[in-house]
Amino acid sequence: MTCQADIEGEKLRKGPWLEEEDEQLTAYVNLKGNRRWDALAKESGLRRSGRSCRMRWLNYLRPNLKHGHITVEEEKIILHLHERWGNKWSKIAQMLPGRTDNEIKNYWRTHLKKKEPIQDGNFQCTSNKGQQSLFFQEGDMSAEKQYNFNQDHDSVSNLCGAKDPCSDDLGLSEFALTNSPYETRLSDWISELSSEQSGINYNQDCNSVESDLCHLTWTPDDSNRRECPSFLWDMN
DNA sequence: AATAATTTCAACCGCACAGGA
DNA sequence: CTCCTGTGCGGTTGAAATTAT
Repeated sequence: MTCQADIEGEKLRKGPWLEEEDEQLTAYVNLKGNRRWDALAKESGLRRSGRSCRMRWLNYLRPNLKHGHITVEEEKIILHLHERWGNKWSKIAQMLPGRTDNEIKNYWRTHLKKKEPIQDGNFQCTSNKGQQSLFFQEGDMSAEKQYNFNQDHDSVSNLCGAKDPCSDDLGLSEFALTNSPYETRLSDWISELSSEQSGINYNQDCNSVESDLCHLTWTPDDSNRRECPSFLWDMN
């Protein structure tokens, strides 16, 4: 292993990561955890800055990352969420498990920027007593996907396929990763909601989350319609 | 086949913020 | 309260890959 004097004496490396650097970083993150990046960078002997290590880990080495192409559903979600939130890439990334803010940002800049605003899709967000759903509907209504946010969340596979169990052909089954960010976030949200509901009624145009059915829609062309309450999506 | 132009995306940078001393 | 350090976020860059001529 490289001693401290060697590390400090040499300039920090920049540019593309080598395979052995990836392996070294992965080993150290598994050993020490993904915090204190500066210290980790020094201790590991990598001639990289802490933030460079962090970036590499978050955008490339982290487990459960998807490295494949962005799916059609993901693209639609990116478009809609970008229209809704703007360049809040990290926030958008939280809605797409396995995708990084950097990846989404790059994808949007290279593929989607010219497409906005879209006209051929429709999202429908439904809240029904502990169950949240994000419907995705094609313009011709022929294909409808549903991402369910079930309170019992026995499986993240519930995130898709309630109306179309055959959605695997679109790669949606990849959402069903155990301990995925999706599931973690949903668990957090659900427990948060449960505790809030003990003392707070969440009143919106559609009455409250305790109403039997709160049907909310949001489309690019219809901004005055009822919108999903931001707390549904704001997982921070 | 060679070269130029364009596209893609990994990586870097600056800034803002939070938390601890 | 101030300063310092670490982290997160969004914008930008530039090398590599791809496509066009």
